[in-house]
Amino acid sequence: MIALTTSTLSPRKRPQQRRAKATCDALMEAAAQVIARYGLAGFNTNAVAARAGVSIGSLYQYFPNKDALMVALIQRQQAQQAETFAAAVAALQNADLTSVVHSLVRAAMQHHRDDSLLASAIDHEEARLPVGDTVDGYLAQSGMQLAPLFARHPEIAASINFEHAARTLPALVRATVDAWANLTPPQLDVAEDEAVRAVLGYLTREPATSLATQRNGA
Amino acid sequence: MIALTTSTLSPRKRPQQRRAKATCDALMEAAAQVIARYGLAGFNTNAVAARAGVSIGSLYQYFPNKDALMVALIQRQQAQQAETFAAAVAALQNADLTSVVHSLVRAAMQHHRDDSLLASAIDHEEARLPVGDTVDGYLAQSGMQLAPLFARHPEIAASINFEHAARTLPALVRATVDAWANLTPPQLDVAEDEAVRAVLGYLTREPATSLATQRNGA
DNA sequence: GTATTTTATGAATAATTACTCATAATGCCT
DNA sequence: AGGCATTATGAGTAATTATTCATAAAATAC
Repeated sequence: MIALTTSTLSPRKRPQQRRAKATCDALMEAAAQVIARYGLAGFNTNAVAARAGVSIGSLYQYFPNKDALMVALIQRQQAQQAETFAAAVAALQNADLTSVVHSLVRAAMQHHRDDSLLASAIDHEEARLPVGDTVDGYLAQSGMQLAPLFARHPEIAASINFEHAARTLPALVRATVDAWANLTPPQLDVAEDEAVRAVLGYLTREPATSLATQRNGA
Repeated sequence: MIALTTSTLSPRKRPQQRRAKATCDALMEAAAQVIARYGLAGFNTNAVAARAGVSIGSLYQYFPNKDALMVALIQRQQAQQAETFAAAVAALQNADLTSVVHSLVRAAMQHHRDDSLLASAIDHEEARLPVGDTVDGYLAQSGMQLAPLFARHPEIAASINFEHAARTLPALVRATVDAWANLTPPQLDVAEDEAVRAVLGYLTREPATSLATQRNGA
């Protein structure tokens, strides 16, 4: 409820030995697991330390407060997401467009199954805490990787901006999957269809004017 | 951190007089405001009661615990969202497709500006708490309202399922706006373009099979 | 107007949780 | 081995926060 200065949120000290790094990692991983299972409501430093198998004191060796741990977790998650997305794009250079999209969507659905609570928690806390957009860098990079992939698919709109697509596409997929997978019972088949339609639609859509003419072709 | 039975989460008593209803409403509105300003981290019953201008005791007259208040807030928000969307659809029966989409997107951007933290908080808590999908009913209804609107626009794919569209479209819009409006500085112009492209793309996209054949044409 | 029900109060209590610190253990260097 | 820096410990403290309850005020019923 009180505005925090940036310094209050940076790690207290750098781990220097190997075991210290391990402790740090264990703490962030534990934080992720606690949130994934119990949500932000169950996210407290004692639970995290217990889950990590270290004492509460160790947590405060590296993180000056709970918010600092959250910030570190967000950054860790951003980096992981970046890696995953880049790897997916790189691995799919030779596939056809529909396959690529289906792969991305299924990956997102898998991720949703595992980490839905964590993902929404990070969304929320990102808005509250002063976390720089680490994703920026990798987005530009994957945007570049996207270019040759898309170039081989003439059905993709010429007007697509790759850097825009690199940010918008993951958002589209995640939102659609969320919307359909959170139902009781989850409608995973619909989720996949809808996400694929949204992505392919986005990619193949030419801006307004060309539409009227295009209609005749089908 | 403990599983809650459904009964624990329903309101403790029904407000019977007018002032009691007012107290209840004030509490939910206050909860919304507290979360919108401070996030889930600042959401506590004392703060809510203070903001509502009632005593903490009054809160517990109607809500057996904090989670019950959250559930009530979620339901209130779902209902409001339902109303807003239905009204928007109803008001746009005579507009052209692009105008409709732009209106929806701008409305979402406005909403984002006001209630970004609240929206993500509700997303998160919805996944943790056993809240039935109140939105279901109105979605079917607005799906029906969507039908005549879409019928007048031949560029919309014949394969569109209106009930699916009624759930997917708001998700697409919100996700895209989130992705671009949370940046520093916010890229509102890009947000609007991307959201419009996603929505129109989704609506005009015909399913996969037609794609392979279509590819030759270009 | 009196009785009865509903609603509001907020100090007090109980639980939870963030965070400290004095001390011990471990790793690293020569 | 001995000395120094780093890391780990967890009982203990301080704050925060959820929740209760005895009591008062207000509305309603008769």
